[in-house]
Amino acid sequence: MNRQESISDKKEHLKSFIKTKGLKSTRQRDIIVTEFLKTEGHVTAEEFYRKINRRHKNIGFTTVYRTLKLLAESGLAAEQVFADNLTRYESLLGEEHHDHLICQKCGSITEFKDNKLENMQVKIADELGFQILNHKMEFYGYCSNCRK
Amino acid sequence: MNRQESISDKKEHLKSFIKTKGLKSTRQRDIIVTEFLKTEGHVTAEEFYRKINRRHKNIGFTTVYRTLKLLAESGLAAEQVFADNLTRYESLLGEEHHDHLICQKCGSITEFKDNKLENMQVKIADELGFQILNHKMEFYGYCSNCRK
DNA sequence: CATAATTTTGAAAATGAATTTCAATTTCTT
DNA sequence: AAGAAATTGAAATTCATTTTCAAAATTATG
Repeated sequence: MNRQESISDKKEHLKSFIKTKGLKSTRQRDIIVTEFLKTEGHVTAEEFYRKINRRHKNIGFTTVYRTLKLLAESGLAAEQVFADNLTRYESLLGEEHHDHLICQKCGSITEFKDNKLENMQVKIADELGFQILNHKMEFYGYCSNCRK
Repeated sequence: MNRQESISDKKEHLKSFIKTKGLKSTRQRDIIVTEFLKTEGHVTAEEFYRKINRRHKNIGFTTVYRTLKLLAESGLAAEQVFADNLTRYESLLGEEHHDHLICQKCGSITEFKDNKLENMQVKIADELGFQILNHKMEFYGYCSNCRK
């Protein structure tokens, strides 16, 4: 399955989500969703609106904002808040859960995943009688470029 | 060293911090700091202001807010933001770093610490060339009471 | 001790991201 | 094609947080 197919899969996913919820599919939503699924990294609603707005002057911030929320609800995007307290959205193009390394110098956000670590987390929580539904793990510091 | 001594130690710590910074010590700050160091758990500025305000009608929200910031700056309190996006303060009465379990039913916040986990985190970051200055780990789910 | 210099206080205003409102428009259904 | 229902987007609102500013308190200095 190549990346292109994956994107159309996701669009199908959203279409059925929209239908189930009794929502309507619109020109704006199509554009925003298509753009978003092609976007790498983590964007704020504001940032993403500016990107959309370059080519589509008639799509407003509110619609971008609402569509990102919709994507998050449908499971196609992850909504995340890091130390700067801004809400960011990340496309979940078939990606699994992962955690983040946030560089405090250049602001870059890198992803990582470690199964041993994840297993350990579940085990620890279990010992404490806590049932984990989801978790958040972020490392703040200097990335390999900036620590030099 | 009993708890009472520990508190006065902390107050000394803050006094010298205040002096170094060229700040002044005031009646309000004294009251707020004393109350805070006796407080268990994680409070928002608003919550803590309401608590202070019960006995001290003449201490304003802004002063409580600013004093909590001061405590955080001086290292006597930890400033934390969980999933509800409110800023909370936690007294660091000689406590080491720890992470949090947040119950999504009752809202309770429990602390835990696991050295193996911490070591593993450093190791993983190291392998990625990332230098960790601090990290954040939160588990969201159901606490032992609420999972029943 | 007094007075000058500086900081603090606290009510009110400002900020800013997130969210909601509402009239006009678009989409879907029949 | 027309009615019902959802969407759009500019503007307004919300709400926690932060700043402002004049009056008061504290500390340093003569």
